[in-house]
Amino acid sequence: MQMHRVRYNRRAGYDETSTYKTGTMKRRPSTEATAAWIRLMRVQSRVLDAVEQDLKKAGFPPLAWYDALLELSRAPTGELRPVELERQMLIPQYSTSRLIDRLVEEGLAARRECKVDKRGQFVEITEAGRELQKRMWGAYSAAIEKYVGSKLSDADAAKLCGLLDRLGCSCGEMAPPATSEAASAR
Amino acid sequence: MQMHRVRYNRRAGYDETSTYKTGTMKRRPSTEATAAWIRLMRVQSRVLDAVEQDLKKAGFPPLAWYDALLELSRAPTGELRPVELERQMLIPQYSTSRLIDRLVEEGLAARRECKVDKRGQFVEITEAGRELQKRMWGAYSAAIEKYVGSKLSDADAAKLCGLLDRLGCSCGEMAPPATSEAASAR
DNA sequence: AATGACTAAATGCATCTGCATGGAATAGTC
DNA sequence: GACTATTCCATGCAGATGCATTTAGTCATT
Repeated sequence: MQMHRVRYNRRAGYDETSTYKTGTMKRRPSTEATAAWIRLMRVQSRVLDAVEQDLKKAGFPPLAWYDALLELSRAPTGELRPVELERQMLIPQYSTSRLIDRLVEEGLAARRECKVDKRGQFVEITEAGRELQKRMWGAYSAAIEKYVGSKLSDADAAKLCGLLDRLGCSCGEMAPPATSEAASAR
Repeated sequence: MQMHRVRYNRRAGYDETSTYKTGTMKRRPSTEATAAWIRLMRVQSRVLDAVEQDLKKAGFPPLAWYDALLELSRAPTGELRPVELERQMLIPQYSTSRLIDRLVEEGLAARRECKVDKRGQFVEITEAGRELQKRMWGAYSAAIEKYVGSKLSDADAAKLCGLLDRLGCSCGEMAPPATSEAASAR
C-alpha cells in the first residue's frame, strides 16, 4: 500500500517579442486562458495532494483503490469486467490490471472466470472490499468538505462545475439528488 | 526523455443511508462541492494529458522540463539554487535533484559551484536550454489555446481563475499584462 | 573550538508507471 | 474451416517516484 502524489507544476511563459503588428491584435492564448490553465494545474495538484495526505494519515490506501471499489460496489452484481472498470476509471489497461492485482492481494476483490468469453474475467468485490470502501468514504468525504466544500458556496461550486465541464467534454455523471448516489471524480 | 501522464480517476460516493433526521439538514459535503471536486480531478487530468500528448507528439520532453527551464530563464542571472527551483515548482526535493540531473545530462543546464555556501550550488540554464524553452512554448501555447482558450471566453476564464484561486490559497502570480511575461501553472 | 541543531543536496531501495509485446480467445472474411 | 484482425488481459523492462537516509556544510550556543 502506498500513496500516490500527483505533483506537477505547470508554468506557462509568454514570449511577447513577436507578433503585434497592430495594437488591436489579441494574444493567443489569452492571458486569461493561460491563467486558467495554470490555476487548473496548480489547484488540482494541491487539493489532490491534500486529500491523499489526509487519507494516508488515516491509514487508508490510495484514492484509486477507492475509485475501483466504489465502481465495483455500484455494479448490480458486485462484479465487473476489467475492461469496464478501465473505461469507468479512464485509466490505461495495464494500470487496471495491476490495480486489480493489488486489490486481490489484499482480499478486497476476487477474480472470477467469465464463462461466456474465456479471454475475459470478472472482478468481484468482497465483503472486506465493501467495508473498506465505506470506511474510506468517511475520511474521503471529510477531506472533500475540508478542501472544497468549506471554501465555496454551493452556488459557486456549481458555477465551477459548469466552467470545468466546458473544458472536459463533461466526462461524467451529474449525481442524481437522491439517496445512495455517487459522482465520478474524473 | 519520456512523457508523464497524470491519469487518475476520482470517484466520490455518497452513502446516503445515514443522517437526515430532519428534512432541512444539509448534506456535507454538498452535492455541488462533491461534483466540483470530481470535475476538478477529471478535467485537469484530461486537459493535462491532452497537452502532454501534444507536446510529446511534437517531440518535446515533459512539461516539467519546460517549467524548470522557464524558471531558470526568468532568473536575472539565468541561474538558481536548486532549493529555489524546488520552491518555485512545488515539487519535492529529490524530484528537483533528479530533474536537474536530466537537464544537465541533456546539456540544457549546468551545475555551478556556490562559493558563499558550499553545501549548495547553482543551476544555470544553457543556450540550448533557452532555445528549447522557446521552441516548447510554441507547441505549449498552441495546446493551451486548443484545450483551454478556445473553449472559454476570456471572461469565463477569468471567472474560473477566481473560483480556483479560492481553493488553492491562490498559490501563484497573476501575470502582469505587459511583455515577456509568464504565469506559473501550479 | 566543540557540540548539537539545522539546511542543501544526493542516493539506495522498493514500488509504481508507461510502453511495448505476448498469449489466448473471439469475430470477421473468404 | 483456414486466415486474418481484433479484443481481453498479463507482463518484462526501463525509467520515474516516494521515502528514508546519508553526506557535507552552516549556524548558534556555550
